[in-house]
Formats: sequence, C-alpha cells, structure tokens
Amino acid sequence: MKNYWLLKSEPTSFSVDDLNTRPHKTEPWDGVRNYQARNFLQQMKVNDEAFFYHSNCKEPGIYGLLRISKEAYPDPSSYHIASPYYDSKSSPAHPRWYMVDVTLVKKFTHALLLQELRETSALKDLTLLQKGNRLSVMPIPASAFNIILSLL
DNA sequence: GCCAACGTTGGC
DNA sequence: GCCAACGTTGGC
Repeated sequence: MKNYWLLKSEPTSFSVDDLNTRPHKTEPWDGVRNYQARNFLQQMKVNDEAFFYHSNCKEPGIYGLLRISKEAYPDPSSYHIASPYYDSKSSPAHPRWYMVDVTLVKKFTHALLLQELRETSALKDLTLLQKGNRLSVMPIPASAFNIILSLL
C-alpha cells in the first residue's frame, strides 16, 4: 500500500527547479539530521508519493509532486568533515543518517501556498500546520493528500 | 530581523 | 535523569 509524505526544503538550498534540471529529475534527499524525520525516511517505499514544500522563503508552500525512487540508504554526507551535514558520530560502519532518492513527477503550474493550506478547514489537522512544527519529513494521510491535489 | 517553538548538549 | 543553555527552524 502506497503512503504519502511531505518533504521540506529551503529553495535557496534546493528547489523544485533544481530537481527539474537533474539527470532523470532524480536526486538523493540528503542532509536530514533529525531522528523523527529520519525514521519517516526509513519507512518510505519506492513509488510512495510526496509533496515538495518550500520553507523559509517569501512564499512558503507546495510546489511539486515527487515519487520515491529509491528506499532509504546511508547518507554519506554525514561522513565528510567538510560537509555542512557532517556528523562525527556517523560512520560507514555505523551510519546514523539515511536518505532516499526522489524523482520529480510534476512541478505545479501554480503553487499551493501555506496561506491557502491554512484557509482549508479540512486540512487543519495536518502536522505541517500545527503550531511550532519543524519536522522536515512528515507523513500525509491519503485523505489530506487527495484534498491537496484537488486544490491544485 | 524578530522571536516562539523545539531538539540537542552537557554539567551536575 | 534533570534541566539550563544553546543552536536551529521557519513563519511573519
């Protein structure tokens, strides 16, 4: 059974447009350094679908649709001391952090902005919209996923 | 730039 | 194991 997710990225770091230019529109989703988010990454299956959310920017919102194209595997950026994602407690023998590969299915012609999500009462229980939420990887119930698609 | 909310660290 | 201090996230 397919599951649905939402992945956040700051567009100045990595955006839908960046992914669109990658070979096969595919890229590892690296750099997740939060245990709860990592655990969700590890639950993902190939062909699960995910929204691509732009955070910490002028118009935060959902900008595209992703497909999980490779299940979780160790994130090597955690081993590289020069990487902003370096973690001295992670090693190839004992990887602490994982990533999945994502493939862009569609860049939405019109983004669905955070403001619009908040105005949709059927979505009020979404983790994304809860006060103080900072998770960068979160599950989306199938019902909410379909509501969001219908708003696009 | 501000700041509330949250997660992590580390002394005790 | 507690919890204060600190760093980060991310909307506004």
